[in-house]
This record gives sequence, C-alpha cells and structure tokens, in this order.
Amino acid sequence: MSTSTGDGRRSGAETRAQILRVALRLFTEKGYEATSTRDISEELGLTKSSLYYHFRNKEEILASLTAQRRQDVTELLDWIAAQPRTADLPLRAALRWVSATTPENLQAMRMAHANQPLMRRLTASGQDVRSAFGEVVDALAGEDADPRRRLLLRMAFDTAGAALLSAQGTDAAPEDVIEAARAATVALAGALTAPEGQGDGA
Amino acid sequence: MSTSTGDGRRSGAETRAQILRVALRLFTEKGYEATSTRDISEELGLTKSSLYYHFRNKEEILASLTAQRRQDVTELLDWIAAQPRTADLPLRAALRWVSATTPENLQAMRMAHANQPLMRRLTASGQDVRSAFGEVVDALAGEDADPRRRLLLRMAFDTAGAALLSAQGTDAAPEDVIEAARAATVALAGALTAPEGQGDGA
DNA sequence: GTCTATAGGTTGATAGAC
DNA sequence: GTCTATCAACCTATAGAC
Repeated sequence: MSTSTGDGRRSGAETRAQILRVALRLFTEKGYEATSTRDISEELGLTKSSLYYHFRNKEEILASLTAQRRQDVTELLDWIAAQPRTADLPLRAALRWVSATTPENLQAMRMAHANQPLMRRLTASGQDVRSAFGEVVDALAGEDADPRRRLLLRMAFDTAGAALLSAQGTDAAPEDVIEAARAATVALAGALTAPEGQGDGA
Repeated sequence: MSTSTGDGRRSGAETRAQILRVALRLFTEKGYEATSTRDISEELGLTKSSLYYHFRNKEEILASLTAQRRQDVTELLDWIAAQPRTADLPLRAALRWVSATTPENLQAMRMAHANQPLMRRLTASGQDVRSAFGEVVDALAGEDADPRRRLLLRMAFDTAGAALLSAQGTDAAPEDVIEAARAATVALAGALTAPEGQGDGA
C-alpha cells in the first residue's frame, strides 16, 4: 500500500517523483519560464506552497531533472582512453554513445532543447554536458584539427539531438528517432574517414 | 544625414530596425520570455512605452523577426516539382537548400531554436516553416516511405540546424557551420541512396 | 505534508502631456 | 516619437496554522 497516511497526504518520495514527471512535461511543452509553479501544483491537485516543501525553489526542480548526465560523458571518455587508436575509433565511439540513448534520455534532451538559453546559463555556472563533448572531440580529433572537421565529428555524436529536431511535428516514435540517429552517425563518421566522393577512388 | 529630426528623435524605420536587431540578440541569448520589453528599450536608451509606438505588442516584434521564411520553402517546393525525378534528387534538393543558408539565416535559426516552445505555439496558430518540410519530404520520399527513411531525409535538409546545435559553446564561425552542414547533407543523402554498408555491394 | 494568506517584486500594456 | 505615470495581472517565495 505504499506509504500513504490515509488522509490527503502522500509519501514524500512519491509526490516528489510526480512533481518531477509533471515538471519535465510542462518545461518541455511550454518552456521553463512560461511554466509557473502554479501550473505544476494545480495539475497535481496541490498548492504552490506544497511544492516548496519538496524543493527549495523552482530551479532546484530543473536541476533534479538535469542531474545524472555528465556521468555518462565521463564514462565515455574513460572508454575512449582505453581503446586502441584505430581509424574507425570515431565511428565506434559515436555509435556507442548514440546506441546508449534511451527514450527517457530523449525526453530529457527534448526538455534541454526547449530551454536552450536557460541550460546555457546553468552551463556557465558549473557542471556541463555539452562542454564535456569538447574533451571527447579533443581526444578523438586532436586540438589541431580544422574547425570544420571538429564540428563534423561533434555532429556524429549529436545525431540523437539532430534527429529530435527533425522529428518535431512528425509522428515519429522514439525508436524511429534513435534508429535514424544511428544511421546518421554511421553516415557522418564515414564521411570523416573518406571526406571526398562516395566511391573509394582517388 | 538620414531622416534625423535634429533633437532626440530618430526616423521611424531606423528605430524600428534597431529594435529588431536588439530583440533578435536578446531573444537568442536569454530567451523570449526572459527578455522584458524593458531590457530591449533600455539597451536603446528608450522607454518601454516608446516600443509600443513601433510595435503593437511584444509578440509582434517576434513575428517581424520570423516572417519571410516560409517563402523560401515554397520556392524550394516549386523547384522540386520542376525537376526530373532522378535518384539523386534528394541530394540535389537538400544541398540546394543548405547551400542557400546565409549567416543571417543562421542567426534567425539560433533564435528559433532558443525559443522552441514559443515557436511551436505560433506554428499551431498559422504559418509554419517546419511543417512545410513535411510537404518537401512527401514530394521526395512519398507518404508511403517508412518513418525511419522519412526522418533521415528530413535530417538531410536540417543539417544547418544540427550543425548549429553541435557548434554551441565552440568558437566555430558561421562559415564553418555552413560548410559542415553541406558535408553532412552529402553524407546523409548518400546514406539514403545506399542504406547498407559503405561499399556498393549487395 | 499540505494549507491560507501575503509579502515583495516584475511584467506587458495604456493614457495623456509634450 | 518619446516621455511620465499608472494599472492589473502575474510571478516566486515565505510565514505560520493545522
């Protein structure tokens, strides 16, 4: 029966999870600034004040939604460091990254995309997912590679985000998005190892 | 000498253009909702009220920034309709689209990306740039193509947006972004005509 | 854990003088 | 064309009762 107390109260963890679920959806649909704490609380049948029992402030709700992502990038960096530096390492690394994307990850990415300026602000003041990619690119392409090559490599990792962008307004399922992203990663990484033409002639 | 009146006033068109320039930057940096009319006016040495002489309301400023984009898609559609339906038409069409991207277009795209939820709202209530791409995809792939193929084709057109996404936080110049987008379009369109492997075997 | 009540501040927008 | 003055609406967040 969970930890319900019998009257209108719920377990702390349960309510907290509900708040996060609703906030994730509203922050994505309407944007963080356009979503008021009132919007969130009313949808749960609570008052604004009750929200402040579970979270210090509105931004902490967002932080809880964002946490636990840089860890993944760090693991990827460790994995790359342990790999033999073969020519197809960029492809294997990017494919590993994109293949690890789950539908839950997609929804978090949607939210991040829907609040770009805000995420940029948080980025500047602490932990960052996107800037960590700079290290990944450095590890794979070297800091001396030309900007166009570096950007293309980055795009090979970012195909999930790109697919999400293109899928906007369509009825594409999360699985379609991930599959298209994988295909795009293969294509982009391939272009990096054979930049000119599509045959293998000179 | 322009149309300055000699005292503190400026020509209407001139002030209007300045407002649009500042708004484009602030809407991109901070987001539409987080940018107040006060932010815009103060940066120009005006009062909020003066803004309302040039624009009916805040949203009309955004609309002025957004206008004149669907035209481009319509032209693309006409061009596609007039082309022979060869196997490389998707590549040629997507490349034509991406190649026509200017640094000015990039900045407008940046702004659109920074305000996804709002743009989606405007989309639902009238003219739309993104949904028009559905027609492009239909014309090139047919409505019967599987979702993964359709999405991949869409991504081949959306490489400028994807490159912009990946370029965030880097020092990539607009020209680098456009060049990387072109390369990505070639790679993605290539993957569409030869979906399996990178050789040309079965 | 949730409520009512309210503090304290910002916002978009309008009226009317100059 | 720009200003001052003002408004109603809304926001985040806190205090304190239950």
